[in-house]
Amino acid sequence: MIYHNSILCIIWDFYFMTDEEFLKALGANIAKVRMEKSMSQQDLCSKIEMETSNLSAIENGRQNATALTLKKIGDALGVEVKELVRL
Amino acid sequence: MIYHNSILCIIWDFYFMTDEEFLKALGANIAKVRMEKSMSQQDLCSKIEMETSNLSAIENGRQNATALTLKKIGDALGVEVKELVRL
DNA sequence: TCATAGGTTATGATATATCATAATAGTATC
DNA sequence: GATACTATTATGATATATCATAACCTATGA
Repeated sequence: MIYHNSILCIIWDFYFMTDEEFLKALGANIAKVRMEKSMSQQDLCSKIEMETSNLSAIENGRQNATALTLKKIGDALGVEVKELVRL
Repeated sequence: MIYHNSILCIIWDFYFMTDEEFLKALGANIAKVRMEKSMSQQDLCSKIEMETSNLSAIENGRQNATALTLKKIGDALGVEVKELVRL
């Protein structure tokens, strides 16, 4: 049996992350960008008046951040929101 | 007086959208992508079991969508979330 | 040992996103 | 005019994001 890349692409096009996978990936990416900027959760949270308990839950994929929360995180990290959702 | 592009860039780097501006821009972009796909609000909402009243509020910047809602909208439109937040 | 820093988890309170439904308005077509 | 399509707006109910605070854990270092 022969496998074609085009078939893999079609399969990929029909693959959607589950909600859980999405939130995990989003949180992991936020944590990654934060660490690249050498900031602690407290550093970030103090910049945008956000609770560390909140950020921790978001970075661990236990909480579903709002668009404005993502914007605030992006502002604090000096990146655009699209960098945070580049999963 | 001479204006330099570099100065404009610095000013831009320190410019943050207000929350209202951000939600307006996000909503307008979602509506733009949806129309590019020739989908009505109902088309989109029926795909992801979302209320049109909800989508209308998001597209008009009156509501602060969650990350999962943005993901669902992206799935329904066949684009990644980063396309929706490319403001 | 003790203290500190960084992160996680838990709790109750408050704000708000979403659901579900309905009413309204504009636009186009018959 | 009447009908259908699309979008907006309003309402009450429910789910949940965030706030505020506290306790806990781990690693590090004085």
